[in-house]
Amino acid sequence: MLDHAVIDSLFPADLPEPEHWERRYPARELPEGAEVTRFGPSPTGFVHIGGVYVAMIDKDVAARSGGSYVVRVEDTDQSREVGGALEQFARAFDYFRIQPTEGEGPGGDYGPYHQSARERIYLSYVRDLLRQGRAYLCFATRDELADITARQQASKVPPGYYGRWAIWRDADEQRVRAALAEGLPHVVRFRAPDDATGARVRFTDEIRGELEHEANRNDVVILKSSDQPVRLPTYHFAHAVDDHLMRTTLVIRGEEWISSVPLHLQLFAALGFEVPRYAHIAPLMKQISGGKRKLSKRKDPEASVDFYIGAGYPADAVLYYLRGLANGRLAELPLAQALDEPIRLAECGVAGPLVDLVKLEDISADHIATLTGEQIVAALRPWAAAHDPEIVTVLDANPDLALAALAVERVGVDNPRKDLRKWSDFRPAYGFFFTELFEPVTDPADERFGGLDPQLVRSFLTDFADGYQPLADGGEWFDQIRQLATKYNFAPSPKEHKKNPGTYPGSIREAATMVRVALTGSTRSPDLHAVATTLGTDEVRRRLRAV
RNA sequence: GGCCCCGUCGUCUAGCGGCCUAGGACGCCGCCCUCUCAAGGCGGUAGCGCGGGUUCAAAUCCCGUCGGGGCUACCA
Repeated sequence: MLDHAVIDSLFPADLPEPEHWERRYPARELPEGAEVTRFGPSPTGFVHIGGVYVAMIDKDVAARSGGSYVVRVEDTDQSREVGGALEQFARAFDYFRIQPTEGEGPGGDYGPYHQSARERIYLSYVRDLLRQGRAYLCFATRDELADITARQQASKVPPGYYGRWAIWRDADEQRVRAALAEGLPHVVRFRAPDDATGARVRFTDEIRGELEHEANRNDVVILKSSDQPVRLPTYHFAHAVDDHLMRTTLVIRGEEWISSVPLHLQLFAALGFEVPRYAHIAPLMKQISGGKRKLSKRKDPEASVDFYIGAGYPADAVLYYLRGLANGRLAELPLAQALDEPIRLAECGVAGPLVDLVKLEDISADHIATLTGEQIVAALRPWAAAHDPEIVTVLDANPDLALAALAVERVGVDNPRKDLRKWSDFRPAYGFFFTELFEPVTDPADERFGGLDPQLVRSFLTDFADGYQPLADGGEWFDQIRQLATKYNFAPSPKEHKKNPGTYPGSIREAATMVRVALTGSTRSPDLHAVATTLGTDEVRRRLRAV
């Protein structure tokens, strides 16, 4: 074992002992059953919807138990860091209401809350492990490591740094001193317990119950290379130290970490820490031809929270969908109630669910249908400010029109229209109500008129404009179209038209479509009478005559 | 390759040995309503991955197998 003096010379002289940190971060005084959870985003790219998924569960569990939801930025991989990631986190946290109750922003007694600022803490514990001989210096180069892996593969032996492959595990002191004297870069490796080989470990997962796994026998790296300006730990070591010192009670994280639990258990034991409870969440998946796979940051746009924010899915709808995916019981409940009910880990699914955008849109449409016009505008406006500024201008210039447009077939009816699934649907669905957004149809030969004779189209619409009366009764209003349709020899019903196809230019349906296209620019729209009433007589005539 | 997790309609799921001829929701299809599109109403389509056990009885328990996912980094 390396001499303590040599070990100590590797660390700052004023580096505190672990006891210092133990006193600095004392056990929390929390009510019985309170959970301290934590979410550890790493600023290596955009926020993954899976991150929001886990964070939402973290926050829910902590909040309901009267505990704390900590956000700790896991920035131990400086090389992969991406600029602006933290800002994007903040945006995503705000949008989905998963702001930390403890962390960089709100503060807390267990900070700093980003790992790159915790170097001295990690170092204290690494030195301690080194002194105890539970960790050691490793000078193996990348090439040597690659060579070891290659030989292991060739001889079909499990890959890893262990046993006789662990070339620095039992290196004698002279060799280590010499390497140090030479200034060779090194890492610190954890010395896996000798009795680990062949052993099995059992542990309890809050979601899956009893799990059993092969014990870890690899001497994993816990402190990264000495040639880096800041000596940072690997995820595993940071997890042990941070979750202990932050007094985390429940580690909720993705399923991909299950395989690492045996290692983590060894680390906690070596450091003399009490282990937290674990809950491993099944990953969000994506349907692909022939199966499914984990949602990929690189390949799937819907993996990024910006996809949902950009399209303008209401946060409540997304949250409701996500909660239902995590805990099926909540999917059966009405939205407001589901958002209010606790997520129960024991009820969480163990198989990774597929993210189904169609289902999300259905939920979202149902949700928006329950909103009042004022609520819609209030949510639409901030979305538009960031993603479609022209909408804001239009909304502000025509506040009453906006409300009137949104009231069409939504207010005073049994079943409101569900044509808004996300805020970006507003422009295509309601844009025509506003002259600023409406592009008048001027060509009577426009294909939207369904191939009717252009002469007839123009004449019909002009006639209609001339005699147009803004009648209040829907039936009487529509009779205007009916009468004109009769005059132009349109069949009184689609059925009749079908019976004698050659004798009519079309049926009442085609006649109405002309008016619809002229007024809305589309062959599909809300109730024509309501649209016309909202638009006002002058505007109706103007649009009819534009053709 | 090794180890681990998982496997009920297309999707999310209910189901914890007999209440299952497998229930619900979304989707899809059809019909109704109808001036379009929605919405709504009604009806329909579709599933226990496979093979062995155990048992009077299995979607449910056991074994195997296949399939999907993950880990096996100085990424998290």
